[in-house]
Order: sequence, then structure tokens, then C-alpha cells
Amino acid sequence: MKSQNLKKVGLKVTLPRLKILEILGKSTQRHMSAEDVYKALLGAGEDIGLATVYRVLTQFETAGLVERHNFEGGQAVFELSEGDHHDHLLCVKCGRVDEFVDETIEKRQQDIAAKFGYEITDHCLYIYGICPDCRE
Amino acid sequence: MKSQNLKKVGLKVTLPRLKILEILGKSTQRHMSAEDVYKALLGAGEDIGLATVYRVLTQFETAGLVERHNFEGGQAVFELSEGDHHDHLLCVKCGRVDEFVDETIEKRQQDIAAKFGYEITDHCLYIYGICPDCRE
DNA sequence: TAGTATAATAATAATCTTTCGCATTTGGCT
DNA sequence: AGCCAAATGCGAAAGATTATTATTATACTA
Repeated sequence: MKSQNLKKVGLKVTLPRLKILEILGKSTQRHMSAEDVYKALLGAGEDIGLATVYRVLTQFETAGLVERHNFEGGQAVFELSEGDHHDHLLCVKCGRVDEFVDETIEKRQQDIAAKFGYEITDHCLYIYGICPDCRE
Repeated sequence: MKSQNLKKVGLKVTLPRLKILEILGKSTQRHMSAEDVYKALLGAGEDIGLATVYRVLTQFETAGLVERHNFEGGQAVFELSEGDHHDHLLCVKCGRVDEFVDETIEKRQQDIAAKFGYEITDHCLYIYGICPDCRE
């Protein structure tokens, strides 16, 4: 139940928040910009302001319900957190996004951070390229 | 000689371009935002517009003279390309940036891209954390 | 070396993304 | 049902970047 998630992180259960969670969960694109979410809401007949979308997404990020990614191209995108960390492969032609997990890379990152004396808070790996479909 | 670099990539040798290259090369910060470069130019007594800085940096990026990074926090940063690819460690407290190269990670990325059928055009790995100095 | 076509710059306006401020509304609790 | 704090909506504002256009500088040619 979505409302439980919200309560758990100390956020009131409001219609905008539920609808935004629903959009993020149901959309065919896992990675959506605030604008994308806003348009999807309008399309679903919900009258929710863009400012609210931004505000809510930022709160969700802080609460750990969604992750924000700064891909190339100006706007940040958000995706529902599902416990598992993963990295991204992005097609520069069609915008397709694939996800992957690689334990070797994860471990190396830990090693590197340790070598430099950093305490890791977060990390992201973006591989840009041309996806199989766009290579003819 | 800097002017040779410019000619090589088909850009006219102009004062703004030379000065921007110089700033990027001499600054103590290797990673500068367009605004940083602009301020440095003003500080050096050069009267070059911010729009020109953006335009030139974008041209340099296209020409492969500089790399643009979309770190967290809104504005893009640029650094002089020096042949060698490297990744970044960033301190979320003080903004310090360290660079590293890891062959194991590079190889794994190739493997992953191959597995998904992507032809890599670019990639970036950002590890965010707290640097040794900021950990007391 | 002067003349000319073309590309680059400056300045400003425009655009795009994101955030802020404040009046109004809603949710959670009694 | 009723209150208080928190959330929303709307519009304005802020910040980053790009576009427009008239002016200026560069590269090339004679």
C-alpha cells in the first residue's frame, strides 16, 4: 500500500503524493523528468501544479523513495527506488535507458574511495552509447 | 602553442578563445563552471561576455578540447581534455574533486556495453562522498 | 599589405528548469 | 465536527543556458 510508504517516511498522505507515486510506478518509462510526471498527471485528469511536482519529487528523494539522476541534457530525471542499487546505460539517439548491476565495479569503487580516504555517500555510473536498435 | 590547437580543430584564433583556454589551463581548479571562467576573465581584466564563454566552451567540447561534466548541483563544469580518460571522486561538503583511473572498471564497462549491444560513445563515473579533510 | 567575405563577439532578450512566497486548502488528530 | 500544522496552487522569481542581431575581428586573397 502506497500510503504506508508515505506515512513511514513522515509525509502526510495527500492526493498529489499518491498520484505522483502512482504515475512513477505505472509509467512505461521508469525514468521521468518532473515535466514528464506533470504531463502524465494532466493526462490522467489530475490538476496538480508543476511546483508541487517538483516539491514532492524532492521530498521523495530526501525520504529515499525515489532517486534523482542528472543525465546529460538539462533536466533531472527521477525513478522509484526499489532497494537495489543499479547503474545506467543510455542511448544518445533514442533516449532508451537500460539498467545493470556489476559487483566488480561496485567493489572497485569502494577500494578507490578507501584509497583516497573518502567515505562514500553515493555514486553513479552512466554509460552513453548507441543502443542495438539504433545501430541499424 | 594554444593557437595551434584551435586551428587544428577548425576554430578561428580569437582573443576570447585564447584567454579561455589560458584560464582553463592556469586555474588552480581544474573543474570550472562557465560562471567561474567568466569571473576569472573579469578578474584578469578581460572584458568577455558570459554568452561568449558558454558558446566557446560548447564549441571546445564539440571539438574535444574540453570535457563537460554534469555534477550534482545545477551547473555544468568543464575541464581541459588531456588525452587520458579519468573518473571523479567528489566531496559533497567542500566540493573538492579528485581524479582516478581504474582499468578494471573500464574493462567491465566495455563488457557490459557489449552484453547489452551498445556501442559506447562516452561514460562517466562519479563517486560522491566525504573527503578525508572533511571527516575531521 | 589592403580589401573583403565570413565567422565571432557583445549585449540583450528569451527560454528553460527549478525554486520561492504567500494565500488558501487539506489531512491528521481530538 | 473543529483545530493546527503541513501541503498545495498560483504566480513570480531565480539561476543556467541559448538565441538574436548588429557590430567587429579574423583569415584569405589579390
